[in-house]
Amino acid sequence: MHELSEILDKLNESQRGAVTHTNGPVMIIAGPGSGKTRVLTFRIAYLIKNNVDAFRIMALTFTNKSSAEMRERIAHIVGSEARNLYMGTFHSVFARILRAEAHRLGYPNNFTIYDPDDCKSLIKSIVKEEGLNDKLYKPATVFYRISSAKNSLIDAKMYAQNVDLVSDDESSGRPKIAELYQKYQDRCFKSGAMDFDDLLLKMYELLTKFPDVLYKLQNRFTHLLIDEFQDTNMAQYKIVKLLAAQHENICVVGDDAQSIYAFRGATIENILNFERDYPDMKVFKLEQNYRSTEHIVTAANSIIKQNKNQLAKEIWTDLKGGEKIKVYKCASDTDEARIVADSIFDQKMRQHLMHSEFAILYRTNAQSRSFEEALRKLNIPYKIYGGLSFYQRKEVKDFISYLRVVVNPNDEEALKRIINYPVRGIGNTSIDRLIVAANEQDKPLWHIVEHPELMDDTQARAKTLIKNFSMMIKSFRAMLPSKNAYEIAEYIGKQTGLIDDLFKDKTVEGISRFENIQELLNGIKEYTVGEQPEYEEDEVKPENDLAAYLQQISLLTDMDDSKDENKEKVKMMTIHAAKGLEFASVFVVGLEENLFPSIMAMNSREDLEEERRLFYVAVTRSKRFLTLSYALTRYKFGQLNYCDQSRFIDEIAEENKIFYGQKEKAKPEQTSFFGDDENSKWYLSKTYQKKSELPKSTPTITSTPITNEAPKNLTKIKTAANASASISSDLRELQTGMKVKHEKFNEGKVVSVEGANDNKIASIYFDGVGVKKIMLKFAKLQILE
DNA sequence: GATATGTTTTTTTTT
DNA sequence: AAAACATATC
Repeated sequence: MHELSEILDKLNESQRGAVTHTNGPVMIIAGPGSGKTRVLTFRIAYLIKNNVDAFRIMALTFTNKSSAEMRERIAHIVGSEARNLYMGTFHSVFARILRAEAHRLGYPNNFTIYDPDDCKSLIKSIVKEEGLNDKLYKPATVFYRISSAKNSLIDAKMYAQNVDLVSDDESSGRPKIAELYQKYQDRCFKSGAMDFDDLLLKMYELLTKFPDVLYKLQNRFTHLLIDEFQDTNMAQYKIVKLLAAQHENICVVGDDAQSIYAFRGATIENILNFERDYPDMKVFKLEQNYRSTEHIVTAANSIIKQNKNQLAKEIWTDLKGGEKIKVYKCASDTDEARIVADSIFDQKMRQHLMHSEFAILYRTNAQSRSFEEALRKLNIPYKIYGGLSFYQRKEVKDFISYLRVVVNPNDEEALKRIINYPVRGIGNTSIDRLIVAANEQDKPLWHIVEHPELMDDTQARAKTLIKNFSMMIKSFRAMLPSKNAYEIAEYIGKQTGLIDDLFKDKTVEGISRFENIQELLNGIKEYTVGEQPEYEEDEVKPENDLAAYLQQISLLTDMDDSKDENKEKVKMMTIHAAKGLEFASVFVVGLEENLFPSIMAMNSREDLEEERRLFYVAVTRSKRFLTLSYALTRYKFGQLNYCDQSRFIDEIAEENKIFYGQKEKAKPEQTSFFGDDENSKWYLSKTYQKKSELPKSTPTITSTPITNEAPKNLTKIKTAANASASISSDLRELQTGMKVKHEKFNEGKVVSVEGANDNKIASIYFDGVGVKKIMLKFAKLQILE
């Protein structure tokens, strides 16, 4: 345990002020790498050490991961008291409060949380039931409208009365959205379900409709802290303001330059609102960057300077010198991936970095695929974050749906998923009839499933099957009072035959599905034996830990994965997901006009500035090495597109960057494909690549930086020569695990063999040398055993 | 009602 | 290029 004075000595002046000024409203403007997390953790520890009860501190963060991390660091200073902190994401903290108070709003205490897939599926069925054009009323579009409204605290009734919103919908040809919103909300209510946005909207409703609840919470939480304040939306701000009204010990931490969630309703206006609402607030600016070297910090400043809308702030660093930013021009998306993978391989060796110190950051999730392939070819371990989380995989979600129905049988979306999974003869026709009956009688779907006799014109056979299904669910529900989450889940898996079915499937995907369910069950088991959250006397404890488990996992994202097996891997994620993280070496890829900045953001200055802030966030993730790359051609929807270099590259000063490849902007359309100018070689190299699966390894990329000289490119290596060479007959049989002798590296063991025919490449481990990639057609290799 | 086959759409970012 | 979706066939 550390002493406070010792801690405070390690802080700079503004950091210290931000930690110790604990009375009244405080705004901390924290540039990237300025020790923000440190300040937040120390501030909370400082409060606890000054006799503030941890139960009375609410700290709201953006991700579960950052709150878990902070809690751990606080525990390191103050000990076990830290576990009593009310700390987590807005959504998880509010879900916990709502669970205790849900009955006041007419929701069950064990309400379900619908994920966006559930929401869209529900919208889809409502659109269908209403007989509306599903090309016009796309689930994603309708959902977005509803979600945006909720984030501005506009409920269905207010929406219908809001002239602006309704006329927007009319002019886009979707006049029925207000109606759909109401129907959607009713259906969620009947299902005992809230979506993510409801966790905010209903929380606000709770506080404004029930003064006693507000009073209780206001008095309880004497200190509030909000992280990533620039990414909060209006609903979040209003709730926080209500909660803080009694004591006004509210501390917000943020950086307007890193605001990247406006598309989700976040608004920098909250920073202005805060200044207006708390005129006596104290501001601390953290501008010293402890993370990145000089070139990176200088580049970041010159990027953000291009934005008109920003608070004046300049970050600076003591870490002088360092490497310049590398910019790679690549022939195609696959080339880009290969060059990045090669660079990682090379940089890891030269700079003695670990795989975990590398990150590949991109604008869209779809870009991950090519990097995945390239890294796999070089045997570089990687982990992709984002995309769909473990709990969203089909087989996992199907299984979880059983658990959801057991806890809350009114959960319509979960019920629809499992009613005929595994196949039990309740087909689409029956399901549609069930839904119609439920709507006609204004009852939850489950009510009809329980009493299929309430349906007319349905075959007796179907009714029997439905009855059997409901009996089975009831038998599972009967276990709730006496069995724990794991026992119930295991029993369901066996009883439904789900586990047997998956076990029998011996295809590659089938095995992975089986493993996923095993992993899910392990996770549930871990949860039941693990540390349970503490409950205050006035909180409602869940009837069964299964309900608490479901609520927890429904708010987990792929970012929250903390498995040890992922500790030693190259990380790949969108820039949005990288917020708050740092890496020794960062690759920002796909820097092309219409991709980054996104084509969707080209319409307004505001959107473009948000893209630029995103670029600022990307650049400032890097501690020492920053590499930018772009491709001249890229496949989109399976179609080849020509791309231009992103304007963002030009916003970094020449003295901070080094180009690899041609410096001038390329205009591919003007260059003959078969011409012999330098440009065409990029395409040629790509053509060769495709035709014969030519070598992936590029020798020592870092060797010759190209500045203004005649461009030499990195991929025009070994083309013609390669075509003719062939592998000696005994080497064709080379297998993983064989021992070989190399004329230079001596004895080694084959780690893997890749490629086909004459283009095989072996990764071989040589003692004292490490793993080398060797092309068999050129290598003088001798097989020993 | 379940399965095989052809057609259309998708990509911005996420708690 | 892949997934979701719609239609035809058993």
